Amino acid sequence: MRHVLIYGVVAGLCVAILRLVEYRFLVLDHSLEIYGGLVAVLFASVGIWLGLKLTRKQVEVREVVVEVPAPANFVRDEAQVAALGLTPRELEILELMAAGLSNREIAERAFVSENTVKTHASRVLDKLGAARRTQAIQRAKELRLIG
Amino acid sequence: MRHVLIYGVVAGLCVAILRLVEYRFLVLDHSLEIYGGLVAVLFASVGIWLGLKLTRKQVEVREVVVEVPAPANFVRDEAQVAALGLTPRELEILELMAAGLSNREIAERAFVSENTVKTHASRVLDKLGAARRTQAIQRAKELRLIG
DNA sequence: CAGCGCGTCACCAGAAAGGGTGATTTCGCC
DNA sequence: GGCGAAATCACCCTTTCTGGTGACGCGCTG
Repeated sequence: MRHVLIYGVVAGLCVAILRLVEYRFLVLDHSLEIYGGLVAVLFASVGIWLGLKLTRKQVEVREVVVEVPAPANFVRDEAQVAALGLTPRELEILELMAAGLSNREIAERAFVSENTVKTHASRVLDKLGAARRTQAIQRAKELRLIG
Repeated sequence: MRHVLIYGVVAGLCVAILRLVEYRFLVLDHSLEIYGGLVAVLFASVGIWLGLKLTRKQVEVREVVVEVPAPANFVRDEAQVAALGLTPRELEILELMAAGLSNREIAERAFVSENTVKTHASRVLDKLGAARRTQAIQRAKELRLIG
């Protein structure tokens, strides 16, 4: 997936560079085309900046949601986490499960497919020795995996 | 699925490049401008996509530790219970749900049929405005209905 | 007594969750 | 460069859960 990004950027840059270099040997009345290239680069920059700007807003939204009247000072028992072999992603899904979200809702928040959530959830249940998600939540709180 | 995306993007870039190269040998000022615009849009799109893609995983929940007084011993908020119109039996089933039991298991402990448990559970979900068991548990703890 | 709240139980359809398997990609490590 | 862990996604099948409807008995109360 990252290759696509690289290819896209490289291809775009090559085109821009080629155009700029080639047109330097041509007459100046092609300056319009150069402007086109410049515009392209400019828009690419604006696009990236825009993308960053937009996602930063999402982060801000997440901060607002932080209103958990949960236990005061919760500290995760990392030893337990390691002992159970829970991965960061699995812990993340576990927390969302405990928040009462459905697999579909978790999928939306975690930016993955519902099937992926099922897979993670399944592993969590397995590692916690639970048969249902309610049981997993109960055990997770007992073991201080979540707050 | 992913291949389609990759092919689509690559193909699009190729076409764009070919077109640009082709029209380089023509002297169509206006079309050059058009393609310049297209390139601009393309790059803007790629930029946005790139920005979103790269920063996507930064959308993490920032846990701002809120100072909350001691959790102390649990005392049921009877006012809430009354306000929600929860019956004693429903509270009982709610606690067993929170313990991670299935309807069948709850039925055994409460000495009633599974269908009865379903009915109680259904009313609990309704009164708590929850769509799922896990959500009901979450809300019940928030509202101090259960410990 | 009639009505009401509560608890009990049943049936059914659809949604959600869980179990199992296999596959791909990415990353770090040797 | 191969290898394993982690993450991703898909498909199929079973179990559990949820929603809606209906019904019955019991005890309390107007």
